[in-house]
Amino acid sequence: MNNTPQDNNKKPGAWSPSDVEGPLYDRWIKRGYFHGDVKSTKPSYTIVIPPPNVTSILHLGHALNNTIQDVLIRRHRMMGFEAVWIPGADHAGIATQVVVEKQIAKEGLTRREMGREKFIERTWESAKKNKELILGQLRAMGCSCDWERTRFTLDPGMSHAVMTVFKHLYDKGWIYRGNRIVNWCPSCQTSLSDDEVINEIFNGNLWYIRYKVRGADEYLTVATTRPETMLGDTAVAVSPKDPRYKKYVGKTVILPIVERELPVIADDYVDPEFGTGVVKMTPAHDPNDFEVGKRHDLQFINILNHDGTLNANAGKFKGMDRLEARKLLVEELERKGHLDKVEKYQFNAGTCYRCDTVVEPFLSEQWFVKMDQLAGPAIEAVKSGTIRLHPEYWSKTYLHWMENIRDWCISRQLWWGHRIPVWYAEDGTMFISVDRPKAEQCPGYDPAKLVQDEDVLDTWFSSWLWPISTLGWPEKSAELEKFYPTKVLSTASEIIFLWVARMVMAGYEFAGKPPFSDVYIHGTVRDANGIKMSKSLGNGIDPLEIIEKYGTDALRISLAHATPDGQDPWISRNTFENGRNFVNKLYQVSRFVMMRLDGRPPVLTKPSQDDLVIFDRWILSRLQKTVDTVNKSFDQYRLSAVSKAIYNFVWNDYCSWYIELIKPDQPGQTIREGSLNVATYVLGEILKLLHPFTPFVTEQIYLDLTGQTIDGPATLTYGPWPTVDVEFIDDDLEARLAKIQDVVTAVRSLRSELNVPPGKKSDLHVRVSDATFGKLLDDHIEYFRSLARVEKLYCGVDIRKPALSASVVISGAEIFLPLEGLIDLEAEKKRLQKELANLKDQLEKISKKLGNADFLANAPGDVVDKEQAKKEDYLERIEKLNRNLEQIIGW
RNA sequence: GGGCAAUUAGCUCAGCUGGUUAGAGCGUUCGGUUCACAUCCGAAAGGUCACUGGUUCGAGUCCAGUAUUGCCCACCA
Repeated sequence: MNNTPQDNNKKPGAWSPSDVEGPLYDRWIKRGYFHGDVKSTKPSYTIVIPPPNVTSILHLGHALNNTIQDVLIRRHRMMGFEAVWIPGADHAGIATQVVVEKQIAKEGLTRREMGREKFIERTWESAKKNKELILGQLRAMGCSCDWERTRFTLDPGMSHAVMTVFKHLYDKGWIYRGNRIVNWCPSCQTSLSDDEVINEIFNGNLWYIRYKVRGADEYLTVATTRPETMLGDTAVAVSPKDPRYKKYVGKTVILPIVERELPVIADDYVDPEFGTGVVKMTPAHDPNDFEVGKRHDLQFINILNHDGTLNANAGKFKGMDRLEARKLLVEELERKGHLDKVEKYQFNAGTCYRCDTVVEPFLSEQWFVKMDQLAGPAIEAVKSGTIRLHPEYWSKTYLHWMENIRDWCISRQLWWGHRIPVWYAEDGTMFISVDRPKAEQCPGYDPAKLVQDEDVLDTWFSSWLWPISTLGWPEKSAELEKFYPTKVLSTASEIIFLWVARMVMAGYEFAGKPPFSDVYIHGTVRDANGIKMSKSLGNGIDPLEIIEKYGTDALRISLAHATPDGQDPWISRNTFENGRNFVNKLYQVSRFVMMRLDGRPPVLTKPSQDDLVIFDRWILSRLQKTVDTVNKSFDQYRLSAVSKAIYNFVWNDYCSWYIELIKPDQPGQTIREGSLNVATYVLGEILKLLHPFTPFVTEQIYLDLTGQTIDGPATLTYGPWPTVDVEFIDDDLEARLAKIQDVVTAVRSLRSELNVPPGKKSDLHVRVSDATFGKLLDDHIEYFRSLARVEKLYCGVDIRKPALSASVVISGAEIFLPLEGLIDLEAEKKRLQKELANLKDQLEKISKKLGNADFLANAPGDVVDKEQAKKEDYLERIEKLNRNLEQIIGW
């Protein structure tokens, strides 16, 4: 397809994106438009992309997020900023490892059979492949990323930053190793941080088990949701305030089946009101019991293997899966009479955020980061407004988490990720070092014999450095100097804790500055039924499918349009029709303008105030207001308000009214030159306003309009971004034009209701209550003649109602259409009566209001005046309606 | 158990600091071969703004409570 202007005269047809997008994007890249110059004197505007996981390709949620970022970046590039959008991808530790393990499982392999080195090699292959696919998708979405700055979280530079941070925090005493209860995923076989565990509600049982008191014929009954953990019990606990059990404290009970003797202890942790008031203590498999265990110096018996099967401590249950063991254990308890009762019970349990397996509390040696001091500046930043979240209410969520922050378990028993930079000598001596320690760093030890920690770091331990590490930290790079802090971070709410909050802490701690000033939180994409789109449910939509079918611009503007600020958008395939239609509309109107220009060079500069008719002034005034709304909404990060303002301006004000008004009545007539210039100028401004949302179609139109080819220098990339010109704002004029619109609309409505054939023109009689209104109509009839299908216009204050005419009353005028033979009298009567009833309703309401002394006394004067004027208008219209109605009845 | 959000037309949503005859898009109905566009044009129908109180001259808009839905946080076995 060819979009040159010469072609537009003859060629019908819609906007066809697929032929144009690729070449345009290549051109942008070739010309280096998206590359940020570190030496630029322009102020910088930086966004770092939330690096997508290399587990799979991008979905609609990414498309939304990346559209938002690209819109912000492109707009600021147009505004004269050195705008840099840093792209990249995340190695996504667990997630990627899980995916690859599944892949090799299909080949009948496990990662352990494969070996660490081979497995990592395999994972790299997969990661690289997906990374390229992802970056390709970003290009297809038109993202104006600075590709020369593409980063991956496992790049050497990124890794160096991670190691540096580990050492920094260790030296500060904020990283420590501890033997604690952590969340263990038996499927991924690794520890998880608290934030990687999703709480879910389960329907299960509460088993009541009787523990015999030693040396007495009495039992203490405990309740548990996880009976198999009794194999690790080392005490039972009661409340010290509970009179029922006071006498047992200090005695022992016999653990059924295992026959272990357990002390009865008293601890405030126990709530006497709940269950039986007796709690079994499993210090190695429950965080609370762990604390109690430490207080009472209990034994810690670990009964689980890494894969969730029971270990030797479980005796005859050894080797069984925990759930299988549970079943057998309960059967045996019942058989032997230890089971008191079973109740249905709803309980919470944590599940792994990557594989959904129920996690087990598991006692193990892990690395932790102390968070409380890191949190300090991050709390202050949001409280003081240094960092602002949009919508603002997310601040509460952020602060609540931050103020109750817990230490962060950062070690993972995985292979895919940054290996922990700790080396051990044979005697257990530890060396923490960014790289493998050299001889001088481990005096007395042979560096070659040092063994590195087997574990890797939490994937978020590299992500939290993203805004600084992508810019070269820990080096004092020119990039860091120029582009840090970044401006805005755009993301969904799911990762406020996992990522956003931690980036803020890292920014302050390692770079001494907040990583960004604004956080834009958008909703989660849901399908037409409100179900979150996900790969596993198969209700996702592939952005590339939409791009192919509707075009990239349609994808982007539709997403922007459909996404309520802060709320979850519900999106289905036909959501995108809206955007496709709009893009086509823009394309069509530009074709019209170019056709009328007929090869003349377009005037894209601001029109002078001379030689403008009322409609020209009107569209210019409307443009200013649109620009104002757009800029203000952008400042408030209300992107859907932005897209709606532009959409309405383009479709309604510009296409439906302005272009139609200036269109000549007869074929072959030319458009008044002043108006054509205004139309062209406004089109140019529209292209700029839309360019961030729909970069392809706008750029193509701009090339066509300016008569340039794709090899030419013309581009919208650098704006300039439209600003408000108050000189053109004219409320009074807009009000006058609204009156013409009222007349046109009233006539159209009347004709439609009376089923007047659209082709049939009619005379128009307008009795105005004010001569200036009449003059306004008289002066501009040539502009709206075809819109209202007017043959001859008769208007004035003393116009008589033609016989056999239909009438409609609007503010300040009565409109008559002489339509002999076309009017159904009964229908017309009904119509007028309905309108009359409606007006009388309004009148009654407003009369009541104006009759209220309190209203008159308290309401501001202008409000009262306005209401008064309204009342008079109603009265006048009612009177006219009555007259017209009487006349009809008189027929 | 706490917190946050939402509740406006059949559907998805606007409605900012209280004063419009409560709006848009989609869908529906009616009518259109207007020389940019049927991916279009014109018109219409459709809402006791979840409920109950309160503040106010005036509430979709502010306050309190209730209900429903969704999300987040939390160690009750």
